[in-house]
Amino acid sequence: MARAYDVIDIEKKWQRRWSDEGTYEVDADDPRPPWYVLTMYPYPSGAAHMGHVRNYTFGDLLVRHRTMLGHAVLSPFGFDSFGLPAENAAIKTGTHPRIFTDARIEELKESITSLGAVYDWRREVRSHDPEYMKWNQVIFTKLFEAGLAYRANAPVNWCPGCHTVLANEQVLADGTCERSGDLVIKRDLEQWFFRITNYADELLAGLDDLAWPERVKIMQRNWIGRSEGAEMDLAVQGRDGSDGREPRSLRVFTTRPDTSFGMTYAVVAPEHPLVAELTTAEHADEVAALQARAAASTDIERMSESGSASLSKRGAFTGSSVVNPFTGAPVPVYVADYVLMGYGTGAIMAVPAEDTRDWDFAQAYGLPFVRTVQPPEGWDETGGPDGGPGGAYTGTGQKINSDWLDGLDIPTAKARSIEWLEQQGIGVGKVNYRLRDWLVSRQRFWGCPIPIVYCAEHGMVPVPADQLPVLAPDDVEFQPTGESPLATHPGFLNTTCPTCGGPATRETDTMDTFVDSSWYFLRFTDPWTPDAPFDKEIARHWMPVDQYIGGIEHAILHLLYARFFTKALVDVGIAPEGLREPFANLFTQGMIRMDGKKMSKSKGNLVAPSSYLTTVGADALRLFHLFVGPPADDVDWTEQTDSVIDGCARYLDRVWRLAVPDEPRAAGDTTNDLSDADVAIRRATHKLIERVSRDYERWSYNTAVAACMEFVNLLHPYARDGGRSDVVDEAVDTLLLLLAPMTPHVAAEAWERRHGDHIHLETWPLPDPALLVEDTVTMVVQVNGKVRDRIEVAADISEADAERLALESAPVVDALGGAMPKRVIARPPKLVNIVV
RNA sequence: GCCCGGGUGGCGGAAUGGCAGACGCGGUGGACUCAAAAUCCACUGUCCGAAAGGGCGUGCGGGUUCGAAUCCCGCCCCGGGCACCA
Repeated sequence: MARAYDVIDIEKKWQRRWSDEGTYEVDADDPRPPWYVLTMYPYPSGAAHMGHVRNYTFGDLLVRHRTMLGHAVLSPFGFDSFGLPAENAAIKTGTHPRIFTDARIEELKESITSLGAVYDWRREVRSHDPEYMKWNQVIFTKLFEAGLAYRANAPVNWCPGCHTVLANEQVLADGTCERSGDLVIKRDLEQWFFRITNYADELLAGLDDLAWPERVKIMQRNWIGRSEGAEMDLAVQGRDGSDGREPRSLRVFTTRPDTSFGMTYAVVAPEHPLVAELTTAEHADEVAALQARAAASTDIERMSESGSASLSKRGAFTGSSVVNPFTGAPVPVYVADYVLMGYGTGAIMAVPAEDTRDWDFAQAYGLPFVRTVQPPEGWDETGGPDGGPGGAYTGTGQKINSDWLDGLDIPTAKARSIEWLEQQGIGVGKVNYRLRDWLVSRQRFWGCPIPIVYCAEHGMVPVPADQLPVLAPDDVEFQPTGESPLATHPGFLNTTCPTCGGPATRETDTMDTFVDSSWYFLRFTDPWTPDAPFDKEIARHWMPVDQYIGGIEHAILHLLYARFFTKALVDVGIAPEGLREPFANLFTQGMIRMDGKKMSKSKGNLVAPSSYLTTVGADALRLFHLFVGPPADDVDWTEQTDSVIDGCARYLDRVWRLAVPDEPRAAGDTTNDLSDADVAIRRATHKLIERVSRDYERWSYNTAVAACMEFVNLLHPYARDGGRSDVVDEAVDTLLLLLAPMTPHVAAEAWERRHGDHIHLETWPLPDPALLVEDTVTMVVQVNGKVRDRIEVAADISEADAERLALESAPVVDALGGAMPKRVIARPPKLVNIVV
């Protein structure tokens, strides 16, 4: 498409200038108020894709807008450069991941720059930079010393495709790996964990005050999964110590201690340590079979067998009983795989009448139930298979069949039963979380080594700070074995103990790459301090991030870890006191979809931005992303998209021709008073400032663009047909200023041609309030809610005058047909509604 | 199953209690041109009508209101998240 100006040259020119002049470099001693905008740093996968374009367009717009509003805007960029793709490429091609990664970084940097996105590149961070790794390891050491990093043997998620363990957060709901899609299996392994559960309550409570999208907060709340209840001991019958054997009891967790009188059996998880002791000889085979099956099955298999149909295979009676402390009656103990060892105590009291899972199980095994909450009228006692209300009743109601709890409501009964348990010394009020500690070990090469040494004498010894970073050697065997590639390298593995100098071995696991991304935003504030990850006072100056931008896919993983890290780093003295949350505002933009699927390399449906950058240019592509719809919504890339992008380019051409006419506009007479037509343009100009400014604040860029288009539609005929040059100049200059954050190159070039200086150093325009006040308004006149007439009226028309004008209107008289108005609703000056 | 979003022309979308469809894409017609491109102008929800004009219309059904795309209740469909968490 032929263009009105030389798009490519102009874009290159300005990109060079912003970089050469350091236009967007700021320091902490800048007198302007600080504002920190950050777009999630990317994994360097090569040239930018459309998702990046969208992301960085929003971020860049904010940087430029806030700068024009008079802030010192911190806008850093970096690369999340550790990770599996580089290592997989190394396995395939033999190229070292560092070489592979550095090349991808250069490509991505180049394409981000050609978008016109501006950053303070002096602050660039790369996760695999030895300097960054050093501080990563220092942080690990501090967390270890504070007891927040620990090593434990635990059943963990193992991805056979990635040859490494995964955190719970990285396993999808269907039991597959979020990265490779392989079915994740359980393994018992010694692994490193971060004690994120210490912060469970704070992570939950802190959400309330964050200006984050509600659904992200809800996802985090669900993930943390707080539930309040009680733990209590159930004495095992026959094991009270009277026969000389040690007394035994089963500890259970429940959220409904108020239903204790309704416990008719108890269940332990197949992996529960007490199973062997509880199981009598005659039930041993059955229990063993169930345990074997549970151990062999994946979570998927367990779930696929859920439902009442397969319940009969899912449990086994142990032959033992425990005593319900509330009634004193013994109840049978079952082993069943619907109880999970990993949650609560791995054992439950079963109350079929008030829990649907217990109900289903009780039905399958012929176990009785006792209601302790009065169900509503019409509740089917047995809960037939034909549906309808019945079976377990989990709603509110009065306590029944519960002795001293009878007549109480559920919350009161809960509190009373917890009090009672505590008085009796057999239980305690307890809060449980779904959240587990963060498993950070990875058996991979391309990550930050965990800086720990194992000494026969001194155990786990952190590598001293002056010996950091621990770097992986380059000459390692990449082929995955299930062990870290570092473990097969004797030169790395064998070392000496920092404490005693004796022979020792190194930890060979590397850290989850989410560790790198959990504090990079802090590093950005001060990547230069030699003796700390960042200077506390400088971090205090910029933090928290005023606006964080990224994809919804990080709602749990990255955003939860980063919140945890921020709190933990404050607590170990690295981050400034008082900082509790890293990201004050979060915006999650929609993804780009094609043929109903997310546009991505792995789906093979990528549309390369480069083909647009070298044709219509960055400004047109940026304008498209801003215009196509609300930023939070997904974008569907269709056959029509190219036409829309062309439309955006066409619009920029129109702006260019208005701003930089081929032939200079006639000077025009600017001495007379302004005509109505002149004033109308001036009003529209100032109205535009107001609209665009408001739309920027509320992330409504699509309507901001629409307003600018509308304005050009209005201005164009005025300018062409001899409009006053002073009025046109004001209009055009204003338009360029408002476009400057969206389409920076064309705005900068046009401005320079008109004024000789730099538009992005100008201040954001303010509307003249006098011009925002309209003298006349179109008043709508309705009869019974139907529009019958539109009348131009004075903006300050009185209610009586509005009513009178409305009733005199010919179409209204027609519509009334002589009928007497029953009621007239006047909302001057906008509307009058006549009701008959 | 539970919890969030969402459903408006041929398409992307606008309007958050007061003119439904701004703006753009696509389409139709016209001007300019030898012609094309570019540019400019007009029209473009649907039905009835030659027109003027009028009826209908925001997933479906009810309700509140002078007035509902917008608020409330019930349902249908689409997308996302969670899912034996006791």
